[in-house]
Amino acid sequence: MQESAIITLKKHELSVTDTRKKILQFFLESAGALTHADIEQQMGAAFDRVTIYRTLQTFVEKGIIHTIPSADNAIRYALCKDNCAAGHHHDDHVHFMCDDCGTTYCLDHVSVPKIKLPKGFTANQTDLVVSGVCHKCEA
Amino acid sequence: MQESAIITLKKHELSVTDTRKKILQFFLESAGALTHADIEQQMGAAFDRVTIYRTLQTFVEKGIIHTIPSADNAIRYALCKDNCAAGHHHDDHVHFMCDDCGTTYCLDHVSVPKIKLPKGFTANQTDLVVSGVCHKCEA
DNA sequence: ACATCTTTGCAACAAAGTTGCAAAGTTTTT
DNA sequence: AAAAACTTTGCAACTTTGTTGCAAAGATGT
Ligand SMILES: [Mn+2]
Ligand SMILES: [Mn+2]
Ligand SMILES: [Zn+2]
Ligand SMILES: [Zn+2]
Repeated sequence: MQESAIITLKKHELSVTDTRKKILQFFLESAGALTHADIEQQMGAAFDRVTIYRTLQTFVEKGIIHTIPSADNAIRYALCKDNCAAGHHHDDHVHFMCDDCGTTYCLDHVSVPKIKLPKGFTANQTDLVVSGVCHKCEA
Repeated sequence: MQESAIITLKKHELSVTDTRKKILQFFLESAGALTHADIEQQMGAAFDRVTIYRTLQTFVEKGIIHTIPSADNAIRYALCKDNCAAGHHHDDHVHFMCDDCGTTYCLDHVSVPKIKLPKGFTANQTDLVVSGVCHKCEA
């Protein structure tokens, strides 16, 4: 069933193409966040690498997915659950990366605390990523 | 004066080479964090790209610098001010990236709050990066 | 000054990301 | 339902970023 993917695409004013349906579907079926490489592997040679780059970029712009920063040069992407729209994300939840299995979770119910910054600094966005061991990997 | 760089290298049990002195010196003179590219540009053709990769890696391992995650595929590195040692970093401060001038600051006096995770999740490390406008760029 | 151990630069590669453009596909209009 | 208008895709060519092995150069301790 890919109805849901089609509806999401239309809601965000995107034309419905095979690539977009399949990639969005893959996000819907995945537990955690995905890297570009994850998608490239999963899709095999079905789509060109360039198309995947462009699709992810479009999805981020339209507010369908959001990025999760990392220190390993592999940006992760995850579905926005809030009502994010083009140019206006508000995914202010904590992210968790498991050191064991590598899964990156959106902890939708754990919100990012307000940070008191030094004088002169104004916050615009806050990213909070915790790493450790996830519920599936605990001994 | 590069005394300070030499002392730091020795303290961390690294042999004192020209590359290491110059790169460490560059960190000491910089206000904010640096990317690999920043260093490569600054140093011109003085050092091989590979050497810079290896030097940064060594510095991280030895606890001289720490990484700052980002969602733009450009890891930033900054000096550890705490007494970090080989394999044991404890830089639990907030980082700030200015959307305007691009500078990344270590807010050494703003510490990362403890996050309450869902059952089964165990935290190991927490990265908190705020972006917005810095004190130098405010209107 | 010598022997030993470490670091560097080079070359050759692999992986990741970008851009322009024509062909194929989607949407809107007639 | 066809045609026109517009958008997306794949390809090719390229740039940038990151990795590895190895011999030459450099650092350290005696
Ligand atoms: Mn998320
Ligand atoms: Mn820092
Ligand atoms: Zn896990
Ligand atoms: Zn600034």
